[in-house]
This record gives sequence, structure tokens and C-alpha cells, in this order.
Amino acid sequence: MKQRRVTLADVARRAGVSSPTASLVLSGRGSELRISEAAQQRVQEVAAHLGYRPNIVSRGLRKGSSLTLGFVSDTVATSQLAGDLIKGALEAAHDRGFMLFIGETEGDPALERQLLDALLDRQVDGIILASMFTRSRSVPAGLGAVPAVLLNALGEDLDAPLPTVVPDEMDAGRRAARLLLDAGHRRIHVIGAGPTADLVPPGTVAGRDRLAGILEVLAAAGVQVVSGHLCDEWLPANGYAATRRILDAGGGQDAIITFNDRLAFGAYQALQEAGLAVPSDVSIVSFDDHPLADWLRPGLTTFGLPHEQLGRRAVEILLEVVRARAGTGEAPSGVERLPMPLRTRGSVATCSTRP
Amino acid sequence: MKQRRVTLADVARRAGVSSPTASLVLSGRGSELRISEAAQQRVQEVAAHLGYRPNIVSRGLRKGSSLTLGFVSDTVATSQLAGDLIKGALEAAHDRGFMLFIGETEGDPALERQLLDALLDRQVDGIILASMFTRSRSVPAGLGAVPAVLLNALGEDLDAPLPTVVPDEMDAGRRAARLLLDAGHRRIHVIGAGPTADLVPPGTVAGRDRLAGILEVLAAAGVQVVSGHLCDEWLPANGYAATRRILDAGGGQDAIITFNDRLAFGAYQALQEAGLAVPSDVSIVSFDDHPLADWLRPGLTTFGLPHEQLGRRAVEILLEVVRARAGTGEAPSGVERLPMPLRTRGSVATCSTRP
DNA sequence: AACGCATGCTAACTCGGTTTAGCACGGTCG
DNA sequence: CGACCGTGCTAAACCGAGTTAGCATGCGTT
Repeated sequence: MKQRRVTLADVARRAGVSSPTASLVLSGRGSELRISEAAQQRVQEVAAHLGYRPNIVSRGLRKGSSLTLGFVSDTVATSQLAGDLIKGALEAAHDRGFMLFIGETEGDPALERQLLDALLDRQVDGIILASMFTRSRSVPAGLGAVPAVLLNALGEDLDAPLPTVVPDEMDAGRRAARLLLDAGHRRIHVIGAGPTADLVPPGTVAGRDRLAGILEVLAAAGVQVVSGHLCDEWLPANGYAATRRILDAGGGQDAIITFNDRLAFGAYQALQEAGLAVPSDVSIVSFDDHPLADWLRPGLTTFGLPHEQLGRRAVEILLEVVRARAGTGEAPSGVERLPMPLRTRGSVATCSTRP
Repeated sequence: MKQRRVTLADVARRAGVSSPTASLVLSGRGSELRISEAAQQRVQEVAAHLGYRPNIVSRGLRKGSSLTLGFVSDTVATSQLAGDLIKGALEAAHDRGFMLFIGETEGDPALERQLLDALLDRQVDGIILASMFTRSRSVPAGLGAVPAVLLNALGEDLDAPLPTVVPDEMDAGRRAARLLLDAGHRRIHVIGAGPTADLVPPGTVAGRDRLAGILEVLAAAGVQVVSGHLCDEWLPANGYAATRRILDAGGGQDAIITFNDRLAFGAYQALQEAGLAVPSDVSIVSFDDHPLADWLRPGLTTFGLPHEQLGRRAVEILLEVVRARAGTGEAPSGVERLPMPLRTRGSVATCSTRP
């Protein structure tokens, strides 16, 4: 049972060569270093026959690289996002022969330090620092020692910025506004922030950027936000309350942009109570593509987060940084923004009283 | 920036001793091997001052252990369960100084082999083989080479069984039945399997065990299942259809055990349409504690899966196996069943017409 | 003076690979 | 005949720790 692993020395012995020779052959540098065809063939055959697999730990000790990345996140379990982010990262890593260490900080900086140390102790080739909701964060010291990428978080250190991958919230804001304009809507309300660009919940990048995108497009079309509703939190109850206010103010032919789907749930509830129908009376477009968005009747039209894509790109960019440090290729830098996919369902209707 | 790590040799040099001496001191075997107090003190001070951390890769090469475990799952992202299982495992591992490699097989045996190989190449000390829904599975060859534990899955190889951690489905079945009996119910229906023990969806351990537990308790109380509804799948539509059949058959004072919460959603819907109220007309108890179970009105009383506990225990047992292989302690074996926590909400009422 | 013994440390090897420098051999050329 | 060169390989060092065997030194005995 507990059979010993086949080592390079085993292969070399059985092939009648020295272990450096076997190493050269198996790393493809055989011809370059003038190992005879015959010897190369023998080594290859023996290696295949014995099922030789190089010990990555040992190789890592010599080469400094371990074919291993660290993925440190504030949360791994509480949201669908977390799982998909990890899934994307896992797949991208596996495609390139890398394995991923996963760590969870629970937002605790001390724990984060411990995890980063534990990763460095294990000679990881690079580290992804992920956050489950897009936010600004400081970058812990000591990360300079190893390639690193920020995922779904924006770094605050502007002198030593890390490459960063985030969803393109501003673009999604623009598209949400354009979607409503194109459907003929002119009476547009915003729930979650606004009506002016400075009225956003503190610390949320998503809120700021979504609002900025919305306002930009509306301004360009000469349309003003009818009302904006800054909320403490983005929960159904807040959406409900804001929608009640909108309805109480009267109007008609309204469209609402909710800043996340839970706000939209509350809006649906308030509209239903008021005897109004989505979308014929009120159109709604939202953000996040919550699993429940598809359960609502009518289905909620919403901009989803490109979860797996984010995870994938983080790994891809990280590996580019790794290669750049090794001297091959250009080091990526700056912020990469990934488009948020629109899930068109049934909550937006063409406005009937087009002026 | 790219500062070199502090090595044992650095510490030794600065402390004016040889590296073996430093190694002995730092591994706590200094006194045992008669290193003078003075020398020990100097080494400790220098190590602390330089912030020395041993390179685990190197240590692993020598000692064969890497303070690293592998967690291979068929899925990491599609369910809450997956995330929580991982979270529990992560925490337990971190508490003991271990890091976790995560891998996702997507149910593909070839991919599973690749991942296991990749883990073995990295000298992991042990491997957790997890499944996201409890089921039987064959254990891949080659796992004998390294300690391993099955998580939320039952192995099919009975000659070389792996230690296993699963939720205690049969116990939950018993408790569900007892819950209804204690509330005075005698007209009990089962949706998802039954009415007899052999009528379960193929391959689902959960179905078989839940049903067995239910039938055992009912039989002991001299109560027969009024009707059982074996379904192809456990989806809302199936729950809806089965509930319609129950209502069409007439009766009154019914109680329903649904085999998962999605079946219960369908049951709620059918009851609502029929103008019946939960729980005053029909009581429902279910399994899984789906995130939506708390959103239903009334809240669904359901047995949850002990997600994090499962992950934790898997790591703990795995590390016991590791220690046992190293010669310390007893090797655990057999199947450990973790109790499923009951979430009491509002879907079960005391039966008014108690005979 | 020779021996034994405890003390305090280190040389040398090990793990499994990679890398560099260079040896041995045969043939060619001046 | 010796210098030179290309061929085909290997010895030896290296990565950073852990481990074992044993060497000095000083002290007390016989």
C-alpha cells in the first residue's frame, strides 16, 4: 500500500544514466545539452513505464517556484459570488498547472496577516486578495515580496498600486440608464443612492460608480432623475419604503433603478400592494442578479456580476505578473473592469406615452 | 522590495553558531541536545529580531510532511453547502497550522485523477474527498498512498474503507416523524419517497436513510404512512403535484414530510391555491434548511445540514489519520454521523383533533 | 599519565530535484 | 605529434531545512 513514490534517481538508475541527465531529458533540454537520442529515448520510456511524476516540492525548493497560488478572501461561504469567484480562479489555475490555497480572513486584519505569512512560508508564486463586495482596502505590507492581484477590491495605496480586477459598475450604470431611455422612459427614479452624485452610502464603490454611470447617460440625454433615495442599507425594507415614497409623490409612467436586487424585492412588494403591475405600470431595472431575481413574477431585469470571469482574470493577470518577475513578458498594471452581463427578464416595458 | 527571506543560515550566522545548532534550538530540542543557555538565548533573540520563519517547503522536503491538506470536491460553487463545508474545513485546518488546497472535479473522474495527482505531487499530508450531495461513490485508486477521508459521501469499497463523515439522515428522519407524532398527528404523508422503504430515488443516500428513520419511528408507534410519493426529482413542481394528489384524496388533519425544502415550496403553493393554511390545516416538516425556508410564510420547519461541522470534523479526523500514520495515536475508522440541526419555524402545529 | 566522562557544539549527510562547470573520448588539423 | 574541437555525458554544488554521528575540550579519577 504505502508504496514509495518513484523519484528521478529511480528513473535514472533504471535507464542507466545519471540523475542530471534524466532531469535534462525530462525537462526537454536534452537536445540542447547534447544528450544522445538513444539515451533520451531510454529515459522517456523508463519514466513513462514507472509512472514518474516530479516532486513539485523539491523542484520548488530549487527553482523558487511552487506552481501554487494563494487565494485570500474575506469570505468564502456567505454568497454565491464567493463560490463562483473561487470556481473561476480554480479553473483558470488548473488549466495552467497551478493549485490554489484558499484562505478566509473574515475581515480580520490579524487573521489576514497570518494567512499571508502561511502562504509565504509555503513559497506560493503569487497571491490573490479578494473581497466579496467591491470596496476600497489598504494593501497589507509584505505583499511586495510576492506577485499579487486585487480581486473585487480597490487598493488605497496609490504609490504602489496592485493590478486589480473589478466588475465595471459604471458601465453597468450607463447601460441601465440607456436601457430605460431606449424604452422611452423619462421619469426615472433611483433607489439606493442619489439623486446627486455625492449622495452614496459611504465606502461602497458599487454605489458610487453605478450612480455616476446613470447620471452621465441621463445628463447626456437631457433627462433629470425624478427622485433619488439614499438608504442606510440595501435591504427589501428600504426598497419598500422608498417605493412607497415614490408612489405617494404621484406621477405615472415611472421607471425605477434599484441599486441591488434586494431593494427591488421591496419595490415589487410595495407596487403589488398598491395594485400596480410590473412592468406595465412601473419598469424596474436592477443590479446583482440575485438567485431570487429569476423567481420573481415578472422576472427581474438586472445586471449580474461576472463572477467566474472575475476569478479567472485575477488568476490570469497574476500569472502574467509572475512571468514578468521571471523576466518574460510585460507586467500588467492598473484596473481591469469586466462588463456586467445584463439578464433581460420581464421587468422593463416600453413606455406607452412616449412624448 | 523584493527582499530575500530570512533563512536559518542567516539566523545562525548572526547568532554566531552553526545552522544545525540554530535548528535544534528553534525546534525546542536545544536542551535535550545540550546547547548552552547562552547560545539558545542568542539564537532565539536573533530569530525574533530578524523575523525568521522556517520555510515549510524545505522542511517538507526533509520531513515528508508539508502542513498542507487537499480538499477535492465535485462542486465548490453551486450550493451554500459547498461554501460552508469549505469554510468549516478551512477554519479547522487553520487552527492546526495547516493550509488547504481546494480542487473541483465537476464530477469528472479524469479531472479528479488529475487533481489527486497534482496534490500528491505537492506532498500534501492528507486528502478530503467531498461530495456536495450525500451519495455512494467509488474511491479512486492511489488514494491509499496518503491519508484520506470521505466527506458527505459513502465509499463503495468495503475492503479498504476510508474514514467517513456524513450528516445523520436516519436520525433526522426519526426526529421528523417523532416531531409530528408528538404534535398529535396520525395522518402523515411523505413526499419524495415511500410509502415503503424500497421506494426511494436510486443513488440517494439521503432519501433512503430519511425514509428508514421515518418508517422506523412510525412503525414503533403503530402508525402507517397514509401516502408516499416517490418523485423523479425533488423540485417544487414535484412537491406541488404530490400535494395536489394528497388533497384530491381528501382526508383532513394531514401532516406532510417533504424530503427537501424545494418540494415543500411546491407543497406550500398547492395548499395556498387550495385555500388551506399552513400549519393550521396542514403541518409540514422538511429537510435541508434551504436559504429560502426562512422566507416562506409561515417559516418552514426543517432539518438543516450541519455544514461547517461536517467540514471541521473531516479535517479533524483526517489529521488523526495523519498522526496515526506517523505512529502517534489510534487511527480513526468507520462512519461518523453528525446530527442535523432542527430549525423550528412555523410550519408544524399541534393537531387539534387529538384522538 | 592515562583514562573516563560529561559538556557543547559542528561536520556531513539527507530529502528530490535543477544547474553549472567541466571531464573523457575520439577525431581533425596544423 | 600535439593542439584543438565537438560530442555526450556526469560530478558537484545548490535550494533550506532536519538529523546523526562524532569531535574537541575540560574536568575528575585511578
